[in-house]
Amino acid sequence: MTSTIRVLLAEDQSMVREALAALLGLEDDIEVVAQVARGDEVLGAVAAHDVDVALLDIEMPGCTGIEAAARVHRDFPRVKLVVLTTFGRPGYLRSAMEAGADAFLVKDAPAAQLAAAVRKVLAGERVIDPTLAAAALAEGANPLTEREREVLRAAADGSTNAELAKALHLSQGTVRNYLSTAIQKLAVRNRAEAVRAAREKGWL
Amino acid sequence: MTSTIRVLLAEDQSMVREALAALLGLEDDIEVVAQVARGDEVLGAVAAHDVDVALLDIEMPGCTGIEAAARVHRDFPRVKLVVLTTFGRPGYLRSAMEAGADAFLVKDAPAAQLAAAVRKVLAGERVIDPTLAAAALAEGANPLTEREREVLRAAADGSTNAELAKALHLSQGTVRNYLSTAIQKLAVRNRAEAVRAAREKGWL
DNA sequence: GGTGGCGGATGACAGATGTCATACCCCGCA
DNA sequence: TGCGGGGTATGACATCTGTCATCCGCCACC
Repeated sequence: MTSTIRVLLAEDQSMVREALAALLGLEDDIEVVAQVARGDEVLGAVAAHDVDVALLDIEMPGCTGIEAAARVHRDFPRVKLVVLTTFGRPGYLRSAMEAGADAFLVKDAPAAQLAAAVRKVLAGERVIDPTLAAAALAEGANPLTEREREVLRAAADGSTNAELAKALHLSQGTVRNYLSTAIQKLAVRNRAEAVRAAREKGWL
Repeated sequence: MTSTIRVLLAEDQSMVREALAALLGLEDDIEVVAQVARGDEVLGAVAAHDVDVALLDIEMPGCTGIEAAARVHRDFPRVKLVVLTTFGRPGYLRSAMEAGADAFLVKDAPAAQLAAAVRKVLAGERVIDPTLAAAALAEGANPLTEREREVLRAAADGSTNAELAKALHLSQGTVRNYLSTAIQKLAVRNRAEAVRAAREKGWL
């Protein structure tokens, strides 16, 4: 290699972020040149630090790592994108790929895969857990419409129909209709199970 | 110091666990002598490795870090216990302290606090985030009875009253009574909010 | 120019959920 | 000995939820 790989690390939990930085710091050919704790700080940091690879956690304040990936992909198409997540949800994998990610890693994979993935994406390879890829393909696309997702998201904290109607500027009946169709599409029996099911698939 | 501090690391996500190990490995006076990924492997590892400090994540398969802490405290009272968690829930802090923990850290604290906490507990100090401690004291004790908690836990996935009754060997009416009292104690308006509220406080 | 999907709405109905009063048993504590 | 709290149960009642049929407007696609 001619020079070190310049990595940006985006992860909201400082302890985990700095620990990952320590881990990557052990590699001779990798240098963590920037760290951010929020999704909406990713683009600026990429612009400021001549980054080769951006390592993005999905669950972050500001915006998700997937949204951040999409923005980086749009503005800096040469930057390679590694998406890292706690939850191996097939829907996440799908959205990450659509956002232009080059690698998708779950945090309970062995640590060695992290540096390996960084090197592979830089070499033009894609890195995806085959099991997860199979699951993402098997499960098919998200059947929920945008409105159904909105209502489900809003219902996730236990709000009543009246509150949902007010918050979303809909009639109570319409709220119930959306929830009802979502419940049917997800093949569950009530809104709580629907929220759970949609979350698990990464469809929320 | 006469010798290095021998640390056990318990955390289920390999990547995070090994990253934390790398982080601690940078300290001259600290040595990670064992790593486990499950709560129920903690006690055995402590027995096998002459551990000075056990660093325990709360959310783990097998058993929680808090339960593991209680067991270690019972069988190896000289081992210092640092509880590490993603969620700064006051109820968690309370239970961790009751289980005999010497330190309570949240993962979004700066990484430097980790090694610092390890050294402090070994020196006999206790390490607790003052904000969290205040919150834990302000909130008071868990008002839910054991049965109410059981029912709430079981209701968390969206099960219906009939299913809860069957699963817990109760009548449907009793299930509804427990949920009703829980809802009142938590000052919320339905089971979903009750689950959410109890979770947030660390009471579930 | 018709068809179908999505967003939005209404009304009716059945079933689930939340509340309340009441009752019984058991246990610990005064 | 009595009282209170927890665990369990029942029945009645009001409200909330989920389903279904039906309707309207808009837009895309054949």
